[in-house]
Amino acid sequence: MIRVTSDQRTLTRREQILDAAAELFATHGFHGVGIDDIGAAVGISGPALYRHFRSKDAMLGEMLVSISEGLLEGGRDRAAAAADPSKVLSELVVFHTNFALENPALITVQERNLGNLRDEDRKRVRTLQRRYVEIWVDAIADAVPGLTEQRARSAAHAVFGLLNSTPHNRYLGSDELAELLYQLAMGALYAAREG
Amino acid sequence: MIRVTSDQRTLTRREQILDAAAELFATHGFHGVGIDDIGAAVGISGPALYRHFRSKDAMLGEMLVSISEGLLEGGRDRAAAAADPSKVLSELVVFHTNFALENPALITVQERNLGNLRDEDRKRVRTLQRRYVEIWVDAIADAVPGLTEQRARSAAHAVFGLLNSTPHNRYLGSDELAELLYQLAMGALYAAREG
DNA sequence: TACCGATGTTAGTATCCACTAACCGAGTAG
DNA sequence: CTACTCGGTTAGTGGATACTAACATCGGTA
Repeated sequence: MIRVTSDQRTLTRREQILDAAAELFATHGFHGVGIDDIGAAVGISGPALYRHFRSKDAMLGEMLVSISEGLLEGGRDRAAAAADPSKVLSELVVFHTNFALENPALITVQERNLGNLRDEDRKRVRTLQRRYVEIWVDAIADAVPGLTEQRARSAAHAVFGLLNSTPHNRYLGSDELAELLYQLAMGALYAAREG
Repeated sequence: MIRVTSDQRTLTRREQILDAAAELFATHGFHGVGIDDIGAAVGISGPALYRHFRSKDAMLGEMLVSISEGLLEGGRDRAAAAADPSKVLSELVVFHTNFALENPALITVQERNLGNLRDEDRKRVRTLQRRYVEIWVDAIADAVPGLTEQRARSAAHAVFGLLNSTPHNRYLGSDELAELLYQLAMGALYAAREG
């Protein structure tokens, strides 16, 4: 069968399922969600899901691979487009912040359920994540003088933790929160300077 | 109580079990770990665990309640002991950083497996967590001028995310990482000022 | 010595759950 | 009209797994 991108109906169904599954995985964990739960969330029976995915594992795999690809691609684009080092860094912060604000469930799933992936998928995701981190490490090292690579890497992970707090951060409006997170992240990163 | 600081005396069986379970829950998730796995990790059979805990749920419950109590108690002590507002905040950062560095598995379990608790335990943990957050919110509001309470609360959660990145942060030695996290956290918090 | 509580063991049970089997209706192409 | 595909259904199966039952060992104490 030929995959046509404009095959709206099929893609929509798959997306519905992945969205619902992401939401459920985020709140109950991978093993805490049954096939029937996911089906019910999109108005079909559990076994009907197997018309769209080979297995429950495959759903999680597709979900996490596509998040990781999205982050890597977005990060790459911003890093390439920005003019100077400090601009690169601030673009990355803005990009990641928006991603986390728009996809809190995906962020949660990626943080919690990496361990539930099949080996093959996990390897794939890890590779993508590593490359995304590298973009950040380079950006931080370029923008913040006097940091070893190790410190830059640790700082990157710490800032991910900061920005990925969005699922637990429901006290401000989206715009205000985005602004605040930007300030916090940039403040943190430039405070790493005098190491 | 779970081993929160390295502790010379031999652990009781209950403590051994909780430690092992925390480690396993952190890496595989609550539902991803079997009774037999936990038993094997301390050298006994699965069912033998029921001589020490009423259920698997009870293990998780005890684990999370005691973490939350430890954090609350520690936070309270530091806040009470410190002289001025900025000292309170920096003491809290140091305390939380050390806790996260010494108990990465517990941090992970608390972040990921709150949803697997029985209602009663979850309520308990949530209450304790809320009170801990309040200590931070007050400290931030006192130390950093010009922040609304909401912004202070969001900043607190963001800094928790930053400090709780320790499980994914294995690139520096403990002392260096503690130092870096301190800088990042304080840099972030004081950058929230000009909001 | 006799007992007993604490802490193990193995075997078994009941339940849950991912996945398969078998079937069905609707749309569509020839 | 036929035949085929697509996406759905319900019923069932096999394996995993939390927990229980029944029994064993052993150190301390009456």
